[in-house]
Amino acid sequence: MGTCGHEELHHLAAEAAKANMPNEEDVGRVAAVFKAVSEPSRLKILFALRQGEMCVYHIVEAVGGTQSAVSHQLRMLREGRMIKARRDGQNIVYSLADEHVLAVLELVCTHVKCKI
Amino acid sequence: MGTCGHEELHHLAAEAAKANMPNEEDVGRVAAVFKAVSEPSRLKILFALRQGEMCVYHIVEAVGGTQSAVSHQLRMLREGRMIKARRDGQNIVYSLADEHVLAVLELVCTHVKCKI
DNA sequence: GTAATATATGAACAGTTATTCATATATTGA
DNA sequence: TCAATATATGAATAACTGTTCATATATTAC
Repeated sequence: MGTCGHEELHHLAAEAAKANMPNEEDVGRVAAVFKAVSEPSRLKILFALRQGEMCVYHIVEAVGGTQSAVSHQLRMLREGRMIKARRDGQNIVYSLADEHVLAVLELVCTHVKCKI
Repeated sequence: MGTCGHEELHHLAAEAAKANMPNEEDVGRVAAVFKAVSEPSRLKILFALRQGEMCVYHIVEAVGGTQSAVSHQLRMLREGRMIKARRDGQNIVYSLADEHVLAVLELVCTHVKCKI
């Protein structure tokens, strides 16, 4: 390593990048959101909840897997604020947290040319 | 588990979810994109490249870490089509792949209230 | 209060992944 | 051709993560 042919240009970009880099905590929070949806099992839950709110039993029906695994996954999605929960009697009813979630899903699906 | 108080409604949603669930391959591809940006080290590279294209040396300068680690990370981002590379003499110059990447970053930053 | 149902959670194990180290490849200049 | 520079990559290891199993909590009906 050393210097490249675009020394001035790239060095300026690198300096600007350092100056504008979000702090470690913010980078970590953004990364956590992406991590929450980076596993197929959790991604399927989000795809499923596009159809409307559901209790855990029906989420399991929609995406497969065991109740325990789905429950763990729901917790991660909830901690990343991708979904929200409300209790309704014996059930906990889950739904997408806000419009950002759908927007991001749609953007990325467009990116990989996946029709949803 | 069994039935919940919203049996009809949730069951319909679950059935629709199964019917509209992308196939395993597409879910995997979307998940792979998210996984690529779910690690702080890789996320920082994307934040850095917002300032313009850079060669590896300057990316290392901007985000820290070793040349080898950054090179491995660049490969993952490239495979996920988040960044693109072109050779320029001895250097490989990297840049964000397309407008989707920035758009997704901005959406998620808004979501977690991180100013970028 | 007790039984039944729905959901959550802690611990452990298996599988995955990020980094490091050493080395390989590719380009340039002499 | 040889040396120097820039970047990439394979293997190994340490850290992390998803799932399973067993169990806990919360709500409802009796």
